Amino acid sequence: MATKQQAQRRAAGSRAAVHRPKPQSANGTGRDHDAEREIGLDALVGHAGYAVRRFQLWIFQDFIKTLAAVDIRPTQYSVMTVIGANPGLSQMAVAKRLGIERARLVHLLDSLEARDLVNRIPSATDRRSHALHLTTSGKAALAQFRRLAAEHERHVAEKIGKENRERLLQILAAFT
Amino acid sequence: MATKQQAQRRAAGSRAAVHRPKPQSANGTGRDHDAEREIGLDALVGHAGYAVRRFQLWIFQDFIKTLAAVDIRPTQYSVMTVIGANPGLSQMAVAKRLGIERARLVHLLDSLEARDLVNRIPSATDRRSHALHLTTSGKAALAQFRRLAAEHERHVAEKIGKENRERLLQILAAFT
DNA sequence: GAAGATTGTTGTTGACGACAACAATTGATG
DNA sequence: CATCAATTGTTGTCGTCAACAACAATCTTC
Repeated sequence: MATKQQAQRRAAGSRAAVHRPKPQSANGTGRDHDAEREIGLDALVGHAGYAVRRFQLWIFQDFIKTLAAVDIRPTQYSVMTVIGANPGLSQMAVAKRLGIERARLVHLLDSLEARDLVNRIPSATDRRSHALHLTTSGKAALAQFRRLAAEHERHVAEKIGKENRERLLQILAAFT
Repeated sequence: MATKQQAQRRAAGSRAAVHRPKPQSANGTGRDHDAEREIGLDALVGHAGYAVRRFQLWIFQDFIKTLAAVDIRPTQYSVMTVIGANPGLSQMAVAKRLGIERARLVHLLDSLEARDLVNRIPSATDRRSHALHLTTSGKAALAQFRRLAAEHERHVAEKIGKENRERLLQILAAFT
């Protein structure tokens, strides 16, 4: 119900409303935007965080869409990749490596284990920890995931340009 | 309680455990990683989404930390920036411009309005929509936010390099 | 004036990050 | 060797966020 909205309208009556001070567009163009035309961002352009957020949103959506047939999300893919490349890792090691919390990894592994993609094998050397391995079907599945992920990566290259993608990876290499 | 873990241990006994197939490090180095040493990511390196996720996490944390004194999060800052640069916009227009859902914007504006930073003024031309404006204190506050955001942006430049930041913004300009 | 679209709102769902506890186990220190 | 601190996996809660789905009020279009 839009009661709040109504209440506000009743209270505000029909005052101010068209009170629209000069758009003060600081970008120098000075164009107006009364309708839903171009909306200036001014200070927002030039903020790395904003651009990265938008890009991350786009890239994740494309990843999820491209891997929708196999129902694998980016985080799940990263977990399986690390385990596949380093069999026997503990949960702690995987979590630290991927920058996710061990509490969160528990649920991720629960779902992957329920789908018979990953195995938690009790470690012999440390009875607290689990040695993580891909199951046989997990290895086969990961191969397919990789192909789809490569397709997604091609989408990225199409979107921002092949050389720009390379440059991006190079710039952000310190975070991987 | 770690009952699940225990049950698994009891069931598994002391079998496999050290069963650690060759690390199959495909990156060509062939170094091992039995301890918590270097953990190969293999296929994960070269995935733009992973790098971007890590970077986005870092950049947001730094933004939140840098603007902690004024208690402003990245999304709140972007909303105020757009409204400040384009007074009188409707919620729909702001949401579309920033790529956030109008449902989400409702709560964002609720909090900003509760802090007397933003005003929802009923539009005279369309009684469904609200014309969004910064309050007087909102404008003053935004000026301070901008200074802190600039400081945050300097952190980014320090982290990845001044010219790399420029390049990054240029590459992702299509998403802003 | 009726039908359909739009706007703001509420609510739900699920992924996710951040914390805080906790039991079991290990490691270090006395 | 006994004890205490640290680690590991687990459970739980909290808050943020994206994605939907509904809904009332209102606008637009025919």
